[in-house]
Amino acid sequence: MPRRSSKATIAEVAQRAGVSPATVSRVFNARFVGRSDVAERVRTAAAELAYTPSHLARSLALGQTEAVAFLVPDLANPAFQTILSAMSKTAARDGYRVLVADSAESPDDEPLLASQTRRRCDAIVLCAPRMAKEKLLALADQLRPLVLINRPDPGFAVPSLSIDYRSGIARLAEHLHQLGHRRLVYLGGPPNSVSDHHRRQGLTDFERRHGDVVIDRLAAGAAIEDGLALAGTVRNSGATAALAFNDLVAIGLLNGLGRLGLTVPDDISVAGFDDIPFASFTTPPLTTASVPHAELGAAAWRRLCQTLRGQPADGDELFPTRLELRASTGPLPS
Amino acid sequence: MPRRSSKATIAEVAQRAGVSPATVSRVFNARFVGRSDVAERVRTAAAELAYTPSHLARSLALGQTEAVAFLVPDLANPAFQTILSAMSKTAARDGYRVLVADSAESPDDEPLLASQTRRRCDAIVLCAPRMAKEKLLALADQLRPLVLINRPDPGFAVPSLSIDYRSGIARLAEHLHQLGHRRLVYLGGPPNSVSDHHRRQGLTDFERRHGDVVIDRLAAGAAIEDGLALAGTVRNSGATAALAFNDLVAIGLLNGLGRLGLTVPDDISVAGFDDIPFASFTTPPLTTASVPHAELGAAAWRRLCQTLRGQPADGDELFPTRLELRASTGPLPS
DNA sequence: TCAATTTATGAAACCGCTTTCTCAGCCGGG
DNA sequence: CCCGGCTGAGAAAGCGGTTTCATAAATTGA
Repeated sequence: MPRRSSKATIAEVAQRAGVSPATVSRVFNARFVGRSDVAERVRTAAAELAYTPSHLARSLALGQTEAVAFLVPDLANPAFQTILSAMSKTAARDGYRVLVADSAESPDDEPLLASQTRRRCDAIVLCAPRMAKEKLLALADQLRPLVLINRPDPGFAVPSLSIDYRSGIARLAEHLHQLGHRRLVYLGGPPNSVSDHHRRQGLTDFERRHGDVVIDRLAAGAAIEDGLALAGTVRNSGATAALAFNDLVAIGLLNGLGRLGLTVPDDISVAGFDDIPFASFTTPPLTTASVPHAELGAAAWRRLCQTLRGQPADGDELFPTRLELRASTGPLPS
Repeated sequence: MPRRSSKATIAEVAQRAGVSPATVSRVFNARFVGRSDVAERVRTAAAELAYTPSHLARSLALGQTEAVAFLVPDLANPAFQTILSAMSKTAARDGYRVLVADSAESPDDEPLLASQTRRRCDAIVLCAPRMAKEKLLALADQLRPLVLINRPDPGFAVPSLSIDYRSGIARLAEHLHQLGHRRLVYLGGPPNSVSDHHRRQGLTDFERRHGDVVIDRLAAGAAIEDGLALAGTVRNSGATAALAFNDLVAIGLLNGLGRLGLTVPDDISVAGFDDIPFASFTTPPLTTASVPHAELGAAAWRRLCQTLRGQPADGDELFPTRLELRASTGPLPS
């Protein structure tokens, strides 16, 4: 009887079955072509020893771990959770697992965190909206295979998946404009956020089309508290409608305004961005630009998978958003 | 010039520095005690070759991967997200990464998914509220080191971390009782859920203390839709207050009741469970039992870490909940 | 000054699996 | 009947590190 405590190795199975380790390996990897009684003997021996191949050793020999990493700035954000969830499920179908890393919104730690995490797996999906471009460029090579989220930039020879924030927010603004709003306020995202920059570009596009509109830009952030904190400022801004960086900020704002005694949308309209699962359950339900996060997660895995298999990877992809008109936006207060 | 494409190995660094691989290994692991110029030569050579030790090879030699797994029934649930987030951050501080696996609420797939995932890392945290006890028992041994969440059961010689759902829901019921409610309805969780069972026990405890109370038990589920779907049933039940399996169900119910024209808490009180981040931002803000998910996540890592280091692991832990009284519960309608 | 230690470094085994290469043994054909 | 071509299975060389053990050099003490 072999030592009970430790796991059985391929050599032990081989010995017990009276064959070589090579044969055991072949049986377990469906590369075995010999007599079927030999295969049966191997399987029996393996079962008796409760043998499980060491994934680690296998990975080393094969040169691949069957795991990929996903680095996000904040795992607490439902948007990233949806991406993660979809990516994890899709990858699991191909036998891959995903390793998560949360940079806790601190761009300075991201390079180290990313490269450390990347070393343990075959590829990485990087969502680093605030990392400086030059740092990202320097990193890109050592991280490859790599897929970037929301960093559409021809400077990197890296497939990227991005949300069309620019036109999405412009369409939200158009919607407000049609409702009669002329004074808007934008609650911006975290400093240096690339995706915030895209939204601001969208707002500028919108302004160019409508000379009669004024948009106030505020610095908020990405969390509920950021929206909550700015409720007073928004009220005093004179704007009749607010566009938030994302749904979290919008939800915070919605609550803050409520606490100030304002009614949405009668006193002021509020729109978010992302369409997180809760957006339809706020009071009033939140008008927002719906982002296909699950599709994004699945697409991220597809890209990685192509690269890992040596297939030519699809190019950059820009995901459109869908306007989700709900009750938090309404006609201009009379 | 060595082949550019592939990564440098320890042997190449050794050759370039004119030392043996053993020395390079020692330098990189701070076990080096020799002349400092030798160490410097090694570091220079490594830098020139952009050498990064293969985590895989290191893991194989060391017998540990510095990764742990986390298996959840549904990654889309904010409660699990918070646990994951906390666990991931805590583990990262010790250089560990976490591997996620989502069983998509299908208990049948869990054993396979768990053991496959477990093989790739050093330990696993299992949250499988619906897996049959005998299956779990059979699994436990091959999964060890293992920490169970919400499966406090002396049958397993496995550390477990659990939420005190039983007394938590009883206290919520007490709260409603004090407000004058005598007819309650409970929107139960998924079938065979252990944590649902605990909640039901808590309700029974409560009933025993108060002969004047009637509690209707409904089968709901764990998601927003489940609460939403039952709004009509709840209204027709004649109950003046509803206790939901969790906040998601409560939020769904809140919305469903609103659509039916009922006002919470004037017409009916609603309480949730978990205190997910959104619970304080619903309308009205949700009364709930606050669960320390982040602490739970951190504690899970601590347990694993102790076991991995061979220290005696702390025993089972039962996390108390904190009553979070908000505006969704109010006095009995007059 | 020389033996006894201590110290810095390298050779080699090992972690557990995959895979190439090699070689018996068996087949049929001439 | 003998030989070349197949075939099934094993030996061994990796994968890229770590670590034990041995050894040559340096240090110490008498």
